[in-house]
Amino acid sequence: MDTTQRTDQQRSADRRRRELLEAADRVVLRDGPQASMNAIAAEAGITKPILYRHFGDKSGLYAALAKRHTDALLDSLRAALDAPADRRERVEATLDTYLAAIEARPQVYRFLMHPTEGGHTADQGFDIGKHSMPLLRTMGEELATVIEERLDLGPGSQQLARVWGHGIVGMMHAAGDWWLGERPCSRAELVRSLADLLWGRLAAAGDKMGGPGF
Amino acid sequence: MDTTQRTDQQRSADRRRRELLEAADRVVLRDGPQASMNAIAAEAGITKPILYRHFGDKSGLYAALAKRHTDALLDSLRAALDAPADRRERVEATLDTYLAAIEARPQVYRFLMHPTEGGHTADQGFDIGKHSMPLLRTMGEELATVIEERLDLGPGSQQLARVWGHGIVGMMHAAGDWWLGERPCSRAELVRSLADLLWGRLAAAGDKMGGPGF
DNA sequence: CGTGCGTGTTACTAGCGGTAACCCTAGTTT
DNA sequence: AAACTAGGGTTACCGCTAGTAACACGCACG
Repeated sequence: MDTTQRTDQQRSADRRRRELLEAADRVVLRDGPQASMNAIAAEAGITKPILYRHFGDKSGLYAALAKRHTDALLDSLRAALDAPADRRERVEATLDTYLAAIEARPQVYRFLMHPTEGGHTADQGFDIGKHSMPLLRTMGEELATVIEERLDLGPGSQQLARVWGHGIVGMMHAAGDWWLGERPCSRAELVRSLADLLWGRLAAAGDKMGGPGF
Repeated sequence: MDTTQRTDQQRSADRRRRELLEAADRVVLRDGPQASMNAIAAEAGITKPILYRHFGDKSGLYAALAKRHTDALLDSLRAALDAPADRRERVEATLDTYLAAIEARPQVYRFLMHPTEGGHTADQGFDIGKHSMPLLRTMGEELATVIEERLDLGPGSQQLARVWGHGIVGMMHAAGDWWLGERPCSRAELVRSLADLLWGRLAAAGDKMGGPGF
């Protein structure tokens, strides 16, 4: 009953698991988020049931697969957030890091953001948004803690930081999604525009006509 | 060839169509976005093929069904955006309108936002984000035009307005999604926090320790 | 020798979106 | 009146998906 000892079988299983994840990665990179379990199993050179033995469930595979990219992206974002520069530069670097990531691997990004929601089984939870888009949630919480740690927001700072964390991440996400589809401008311009928005240019802008404006 | 004349058959077909949409509405309200064509047909008291005769396709039904709620929501948002008040109040009213809508009918909201992406057919387009989340896109464009019409943003105002439109809508969406799942505060607090974010409180906040801060 | 145990397969279930083929009734034409 | 046509409707199917039960091989250990 020595739980700490790693047997050969365990190590072999871990290696197998990694191989399967890499195969899944390739398929997702090729087919996008609709990658089927059949296709992944075929790419790995095996059949479905062993996939299910390793990951239990499609969402299990999804979770394991997502964790890799999510962790990598979060590390990059943390690095950008911790760079030795003033706040504006940090915000711009963070935005640029995220946008560069989704630009480099749109299929993976799409897989992480729109995980097809399971669907047919009886798990139709009414708990809205519970297991959807874990990456967005994670990034939101992460950003919230950074904001709360670093900024002096007065009373209610914790609530405020969380709202802002999720709000900013959502802004980044939606703008990135739209930008990736239409490519209306360069990445740098997008970053500047979003930073300007966060810097209150919306409130500071003048009205165009006589009325009070938007 | 009098195209304007509505025959009895046409009117009957339109009525039928409306009945089907109402049935679909009920099912979506009950089952969320996983509502199957079978379930909708059963609710309407008929079978699948006639559903397909009317809407061609699941995404056709989705589009028709979404248009109703989307139009209704967009009307509310436009009204909030056009209210006779200063800019801050309008922004808060718009945020509150959206949040009240998703709070009132989370299932419908979920259906509009996460339309299950089709999936199995060979339309696996690499055009990322093309047919996903039409409501978010529409709201983004709508807000962009309002911003561009009303605000004086100097050179490049059109690009800036579009980026902001999509960014703000995404912020609203993500924050709303998170809030709906966790309910960490009242709607009014959420609205105030988001408006504060848009008003540049992020840039204006002081650092907590010696460093340059976030 | 046999007895597990891990690894793999085949073959299946249940349900999905979508469709082809038929059926039946009402109205029109000859 | 008899025949023919036009829609609305159904049954029965296809191909696909996620997920699983049951069976088959290989290899260590008593």
